[in-house]
Amino acid sequence: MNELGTRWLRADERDAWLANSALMISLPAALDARMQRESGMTFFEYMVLSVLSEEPDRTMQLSHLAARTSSSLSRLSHVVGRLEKRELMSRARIPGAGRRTSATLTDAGLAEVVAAAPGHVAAVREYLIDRLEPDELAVLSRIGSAVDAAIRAAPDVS
Amino acid sequence: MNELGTRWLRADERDAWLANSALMISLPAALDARMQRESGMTFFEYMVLSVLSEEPDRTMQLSHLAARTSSSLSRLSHVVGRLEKRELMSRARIPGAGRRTSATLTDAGLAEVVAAAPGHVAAVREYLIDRLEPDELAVLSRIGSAVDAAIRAAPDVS
DNA sequence: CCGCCCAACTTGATGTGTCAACAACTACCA
DNA sequence: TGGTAGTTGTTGACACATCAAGTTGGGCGG
Repeated sequence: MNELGTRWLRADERDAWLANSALMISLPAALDARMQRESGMTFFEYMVLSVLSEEPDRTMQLSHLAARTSSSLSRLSHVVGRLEKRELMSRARIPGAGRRTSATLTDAGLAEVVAAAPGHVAAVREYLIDRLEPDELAVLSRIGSAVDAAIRAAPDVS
Repeated sequence: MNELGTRWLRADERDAWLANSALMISLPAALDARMQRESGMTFFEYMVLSVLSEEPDRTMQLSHLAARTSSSLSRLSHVVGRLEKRELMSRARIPGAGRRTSATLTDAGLAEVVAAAPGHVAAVREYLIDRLEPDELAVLSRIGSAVDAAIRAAPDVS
């Protein structure tokens, strides 16, 4: 009954899968803990604010923001609600465009992202980027795209 | 104010980081959703049961199980509590060994893992393994180890 | 043999994510 | 014009994770 959980994977595949767990499980946890500790903000919250900060007018429609951060609209709505309460961003209905709503980063929000960015980038470097050879970086990009495509291809199978 | 969130990363580094988000965010979400749908069990629950099923006596000390599944003891304790209620596993104090407790997989638990395994492995193949060239598999393993080492090296900085 | 400390869990409060239902609009078509 | 379907967001209930505190048992120094 040995090797049940991964019985159908070859040894090298199994290794890759186990290694991938580090990326899937430990890395997000480590980043989240560190962001929380250093900046009082979730990794996901940082992503949201950061994406907004990259827009020329610090504004983006909610559904687009959801796509950019790989989150459901529902999750985003909850998070934006909280961030709004903290006055880091604000929402506004876009007139004459159905239920479309835009989110914009406030000055306070921008300040927070700016303050949090260096620590975030440092963590990303320390845990991932700086540990990789240039060719490994390239492969990682390829893998990411492949996985993304795979998931997008089969989101729901009755 | 462009590129704020990733301003300190080069273009190729930024690509790798964005691609990595697919692994970090979309992959776990996809796997979790699928496991839940197909087997009525969390990805993490599956890992716990699966690790136990690989032990000769289907038994392991809680702290070791926590290490194997990269989880905190607290998280594991909660989860084991739930799994115990579902009669998929059971706990027993190890006598004369401090507070040490062992968890063992019940027959019902084993049956569930066995039933869930094919779907799990299929998903892992479909979303990740089968999308990768052999050399990419190898690189992924390397990356995983590197990241793991990096995180282990700096878990807490005052 | 007593007291302190550490290791191995457990517990409860709080926050966050997810899912399913609902609500608000627009657009299209008869 | 009125109905119906499709987008886009919001909400509430529930499940789960996390964190900080508490508990329990052993070891060890004095």
